[in-house]
Amino acid sequence: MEKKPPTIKEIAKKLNISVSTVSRALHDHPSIGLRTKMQVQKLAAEMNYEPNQTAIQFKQGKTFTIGLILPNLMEEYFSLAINGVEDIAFKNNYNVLIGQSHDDLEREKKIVETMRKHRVDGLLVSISKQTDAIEHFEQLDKYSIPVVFFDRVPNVPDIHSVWCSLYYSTIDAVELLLKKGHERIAHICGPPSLNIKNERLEGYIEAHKRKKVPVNESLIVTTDLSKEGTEQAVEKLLGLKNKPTAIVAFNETVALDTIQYAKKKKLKINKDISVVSYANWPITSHLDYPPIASVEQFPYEQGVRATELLFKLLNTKSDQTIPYENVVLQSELIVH
Amino acid sequence: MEKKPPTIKEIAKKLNISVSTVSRALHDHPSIGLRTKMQVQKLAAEMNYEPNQTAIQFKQGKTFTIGLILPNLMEEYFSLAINGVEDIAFKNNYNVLIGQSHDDLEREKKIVETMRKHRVDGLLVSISKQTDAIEHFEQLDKYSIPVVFFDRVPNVPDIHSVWCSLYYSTIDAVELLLKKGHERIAHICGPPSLNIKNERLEGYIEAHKRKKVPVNESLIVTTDLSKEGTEQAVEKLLGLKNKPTAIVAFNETVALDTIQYAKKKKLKINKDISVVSYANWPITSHLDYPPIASVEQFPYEQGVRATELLFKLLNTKSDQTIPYENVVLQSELIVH
DNA sequence: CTGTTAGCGCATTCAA
DNA sequence: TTGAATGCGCTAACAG
Repeated sequence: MEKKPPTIKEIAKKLNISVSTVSRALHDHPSIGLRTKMQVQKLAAEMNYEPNQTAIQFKQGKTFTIGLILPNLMEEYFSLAINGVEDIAFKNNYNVLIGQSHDDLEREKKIVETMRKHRVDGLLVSISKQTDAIEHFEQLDKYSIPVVFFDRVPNVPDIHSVWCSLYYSTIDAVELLLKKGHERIAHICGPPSLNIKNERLEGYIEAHKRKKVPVNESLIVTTDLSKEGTEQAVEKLLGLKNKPTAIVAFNETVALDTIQYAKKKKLKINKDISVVSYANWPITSHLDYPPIASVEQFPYEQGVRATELLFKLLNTKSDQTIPYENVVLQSELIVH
Repeated sequence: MEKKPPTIKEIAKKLNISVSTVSRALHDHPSIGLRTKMQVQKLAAEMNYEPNQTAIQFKQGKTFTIGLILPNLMEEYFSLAINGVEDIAFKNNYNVLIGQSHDDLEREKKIVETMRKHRVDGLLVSISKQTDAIEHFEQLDKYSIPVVFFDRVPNVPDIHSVWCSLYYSTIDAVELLLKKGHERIAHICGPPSLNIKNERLEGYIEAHKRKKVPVNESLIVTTDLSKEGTEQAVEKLLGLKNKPTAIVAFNETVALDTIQYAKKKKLKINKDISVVSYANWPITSHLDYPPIASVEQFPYEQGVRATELLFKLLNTKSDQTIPYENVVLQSELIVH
């Protein structure tokens, strides 16, 4: 009924040769007679032989599995990144173990533990909102498990990372708005933990500088990313004597919440107020008043680059030191 | 530099006892002296001993990993289902290997192969649009890998499955529309491959029957789920002499495409035409004209139930036969 | 209560 | 070119 899968031992017995010969034949080892090799491979195929991965993993001390830790899968951004990761992993005959931190630090730590225990060969991480220290990742060094951070990268030295710079396209975005005649452009920042490198704000300021438009501090507000937080931020902006006519929102969710709230306050979107956002969700095409432009961050590409970097680390002899590598992609402004 | 993790052997040596005693002590085996047990556990803790999973997997012939094959991660529906799966798997100290078929049959087959080779203990599957035969899954029986289908379940006997019935809530939906005074209610069906059990249509018809409203065949159209396909379907409806005043759309995407197209054709949503859809995306709250009601299918719950069923199968001795189990949840109509 | 031993499937070193 | 022997870390059957 439930027949056990064939092993090299059985092949060896049927052919009256030794297991090592079978093993070598199966691996195209140079020092094997063509005849025997053919014989072995033929029989192996007939018997539907398949190497027992668990045995190999055990023997080699490797699992051919990489861990991928993400805040969540719900954000389209991360779903796309996964595809990039999977594609590269697949090419290298690796599996991907996925864990969601749900932006919870404790959960993130737990996932790291689980993955370590399961002996993943390497780790790709986009950190949670709460993650302000990375000891739980540094610890992996002791186990020789390389870590590559991507997208949401911790602000510490001596790590491998891949991320997408928002600086230039934020400049593009603000310049676009200025060119369209907007004189008071607001910016809704995210929470400090995700803003260590506040490229959005830097770009926002730089664009003003370039166009010689003074930056009005009261037009810069903050949200914790919750709907309420965003509404309060927008509230603040709309309460100003000189209301802004455009808003650069931290991300797509904030942009949508902003638009929704502005509408509730009887503002005409794209007339009284325009919105620019980050990321670039397909769903926006179904909105009556989508953001007028979005900053594309190329999640798939980031996933690919991060995974490639990880494999580079995996394929490096452990006695070599590898310089920390930090790949920075450039985002792009998409005008809708 | 890179110290190898400690093993039970080392613990044994340090304590001058045998490895089996250590093994048993670590497992709280009843026949171990309290003294030795304490000693062992203390030292193990000090040495940061951690069992080598790969060794255990090898020895036990189990990987403590289940495979989860989905059409994609982009649909919120599946992301939520994953959470249910993960939660249960986590509780059982299992890992989850995720694969996306991208609704491509060949890719689905490939994923099944990869997962089998990696010796997953069991498989959870929501089949691709293209999947019209399930030999590649039945084949797993030979390897004693149980399979539980969920949500998108193939229409064949002798499988384990968990899905959510849409029949009654479709009746609710149509009755709601009828009660609101709609006399011509259209239904946009999905492609035949996903419609083997066409519960939506059955519910649609039953509701008409109950309310003694004749079913008008020309109000029943079909889309292949592409935007174009949906537009053609809507086109057909809008070209009728007696246009419908309400549409029951196959799913959320179809609903959104329908709404978009209707707007383009200058129809006032919720006035000239109302839309009901399946699934229940959070994003709809950002739409100016969301569907007036949606059928909730409880993806998280489905994930949980499917995984629980799988563990039931995994925990059954292989010499027992288990009757095929088919869990049917009931969807619910959410009126917005 | 504890120790001895065998073996899971494979790659690999050493010997022939 | 091939075979014999070893060991990866752990569990469990068997023996004391």
